[in-house]
Amino acid sequence: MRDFCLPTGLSPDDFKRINSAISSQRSIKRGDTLFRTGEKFTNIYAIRTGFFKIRITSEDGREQVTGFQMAGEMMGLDGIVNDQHNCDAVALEDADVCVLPFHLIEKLSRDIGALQHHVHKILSREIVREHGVMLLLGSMRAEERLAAFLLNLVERLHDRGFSQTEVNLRMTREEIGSYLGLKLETISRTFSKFMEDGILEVHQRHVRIIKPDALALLVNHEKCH
Amino acid sequence: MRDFCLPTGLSPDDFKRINSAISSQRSIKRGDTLFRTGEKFTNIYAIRTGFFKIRITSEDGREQVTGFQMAGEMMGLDGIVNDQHNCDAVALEDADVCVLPFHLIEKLSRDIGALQHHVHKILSREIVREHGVMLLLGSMRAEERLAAFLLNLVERLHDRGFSQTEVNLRMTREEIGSYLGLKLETISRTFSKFMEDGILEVHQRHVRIIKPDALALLVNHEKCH
DNA sequence: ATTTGCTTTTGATTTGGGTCAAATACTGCT
DNA sequence: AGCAGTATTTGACCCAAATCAAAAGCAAAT
Repeated sequence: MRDFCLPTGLSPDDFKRINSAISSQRSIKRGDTLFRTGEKFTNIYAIRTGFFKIRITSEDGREQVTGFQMAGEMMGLDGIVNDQHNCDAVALEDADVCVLPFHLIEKLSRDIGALQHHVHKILSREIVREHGVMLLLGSMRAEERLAAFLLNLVERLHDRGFSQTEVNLRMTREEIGSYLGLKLETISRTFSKFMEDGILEVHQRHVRIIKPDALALLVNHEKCH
Repeated sequence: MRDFCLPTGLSPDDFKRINSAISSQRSIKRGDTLFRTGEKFTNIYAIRTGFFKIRITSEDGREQVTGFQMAGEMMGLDGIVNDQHNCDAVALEDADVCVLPFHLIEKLSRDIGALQHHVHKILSREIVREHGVMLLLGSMRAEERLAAFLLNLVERLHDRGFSQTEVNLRMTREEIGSYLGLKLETISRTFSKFMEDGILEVHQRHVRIIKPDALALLVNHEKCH
């Protein structure tokens, strides 16, 4: 966990100071929200365990899942600019998060250069991630989107020591669809298609990737018809 | 310009220090790139004058415009995380930018709390902006996308003292299409449709908004058929 | 164990936007 | 001014994904 949340090469003293700032914790039950659009922004959150979806809602009720976050990832950064949260963080399974008061992070950052740069990196990483999602939403077809989604998911899980070929999805077809700009029926059909092609084995929310290369090929090879 | 680039409430002394850090400038001709994917990241840039498109390209040559930036807006923040730029910034008209060495920004931020928070806000604002684009790409229809795009554009221009009802587009239909996840023909057709409906007057790249309310209605009222 | 309410799958049909193609209108250049 | 190259518009047609609909599978609750 520390590996994900803290910069490397800290002095023991700095490490202790940062640690004391992030001592506070919070547990969230499946289905509950950690924060909601419009709530005052005071903390950012690092996931210790569990799995979240991040969702924005427009005035007219349109809903868009903007990301799925897992252990070691940060949430709430979008709240900085307007001093209020701009999205909802909903736990898709029981979760524990570190609560990081942002004013404390800023204070410590002023003293500890490594922390300052770490915070900048985290913010920048989120921007880059979203660039990737925009590419996906703007230019990929349904199969490519789902392939990219699955590969990204297992890659992140693999970084955390889980299997590279098996996932237990924590989200519904509808949530995947929202994230990928597709309807739930399209997600279901595309899963079925991937099974027919022998690329995946899908039983409910359990997915086994049989041919990772085929998925990668789908993502990288712009339709060459 | 200062209003956009610098935080308010600085002491004269702090102001001077920051100003000296951003003294360096660069001019870019129309069609040239300010930075490219893969280039080493050292600076962020604040636009003084001119207009840019930000573009990412995937390995297989897919291209996606992720934003259009105008005077007072910041570019290059995506480079922080991997120490190299993650996108291309292409000038759509002759432009001048302030060159801000990022290590200097970090150094000054450690001393000047207001600057530190300002930087955080700028990064967070970009995340929020991209959330909005994801909502657009993930859940809106062609007409809604173009309407949202136009309203956002004139709003930002209006903040800078330009007309709320007239725009001279700096980008091609194809670039608008890339940004909105649509083909250039669709952009053209949708402009034509808006003219027929009396919502816009379009002559080439000059657009006059006749019925701003109709555009706003399109964006906010999820299709209610 | 049965009910209730999701979630998922699958089929039939429709449609919004993509694709292909051709004509027209600009813009910059010499 | 005339030419070349690029943008834009418009039409005809097509297709991927949405929509509508129904059945089946699961899970939580009583």
